[in-house]
Amino acid sequence: MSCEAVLVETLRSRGMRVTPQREMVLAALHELGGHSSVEEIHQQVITKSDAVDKSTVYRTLELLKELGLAIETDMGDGIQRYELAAHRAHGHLRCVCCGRVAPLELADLDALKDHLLAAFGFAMRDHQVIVGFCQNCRQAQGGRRPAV
Amino acid sequence: MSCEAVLVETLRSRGMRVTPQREMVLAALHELGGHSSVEEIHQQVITKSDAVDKSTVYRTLELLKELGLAIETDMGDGIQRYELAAHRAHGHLRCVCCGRVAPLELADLDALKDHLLAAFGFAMRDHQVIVGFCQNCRQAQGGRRPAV
DNA sequence: CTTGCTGCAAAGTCTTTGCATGTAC
DNA sequence: GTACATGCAAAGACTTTGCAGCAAG
Repeated sequence: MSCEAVLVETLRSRGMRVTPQREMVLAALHELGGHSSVEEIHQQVITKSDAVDKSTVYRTLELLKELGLAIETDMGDGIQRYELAAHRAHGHLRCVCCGRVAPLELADLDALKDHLLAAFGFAMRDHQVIVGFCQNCRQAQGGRRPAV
Repeated sequence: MSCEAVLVETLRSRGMRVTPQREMVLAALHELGGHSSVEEIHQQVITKSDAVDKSTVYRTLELLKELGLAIETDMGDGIQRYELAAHRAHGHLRCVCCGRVAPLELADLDALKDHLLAAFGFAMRDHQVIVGFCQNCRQAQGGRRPAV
């Protein structure tokens, strides 16, 4: 079942309304691929219908989060980013130097996840963000490392 | 050498001034222990001198960060938190349910760190924040897991 | 005394909220 | 037709900036 169909069913089953704005926000998450900011999502939506307000995007993202269709992730730069729950099964590598975010296979996090659960009973989220310096930035700046 | 002495030397060597405000912000970081918000640091400072402005705290924290004396960490809740660089050698476990943050030994992160460096050339920060559900919240809410 | 730092106030950014209008059902 | 959702505008939270006076060196 497609995301759109899930959205329609979920909304209907709760007595909520299926509006073009809600469908467009969901579509924007699809088209943008992953971890998009509210600003980016809004820009994407208004390419289709320029009257959609940013507050509606905020409200819709909050709704999609509650319905379990979207996931909110803070990459550590203070900007909330959203992606489809269907994209959930991966982590992120964020470079504090260039800001780029690369996807990370869950398998790469499994050992840590198992360890934290066994040692502390702590259930790590799947879409964990790992922060550090990417290969490019490490090479470009040599020994210099900003204190972040 | 104490943190205060490092601050004084570092400032002097750069031709910057040693002011009571700067010393008080550093002292507040000491007293608060770890990962404190700007609000908490400001409150701590004004217990000693109530005329210190929050903008000065912001500017001073930015300065301490540049000097390498303090570390800024976003725990994923949108609020920047600061701690002394001397406290740096640990990670954090943050529970998205109750918001509590527990320290995490670096040893627990070593395997992942080595793996990311070997596999992707990615240098993970020492004070990585791991997000998930703590033992208490997992037990309290059973199977229910908010989509975060 | 000179220059950098501070307090104050104002502005900026991102997000949330109140309310009348519009629209899905 | 009846609620719920939207657009607009205003307010809120957090942070940054401009500037005149103050104070460290």
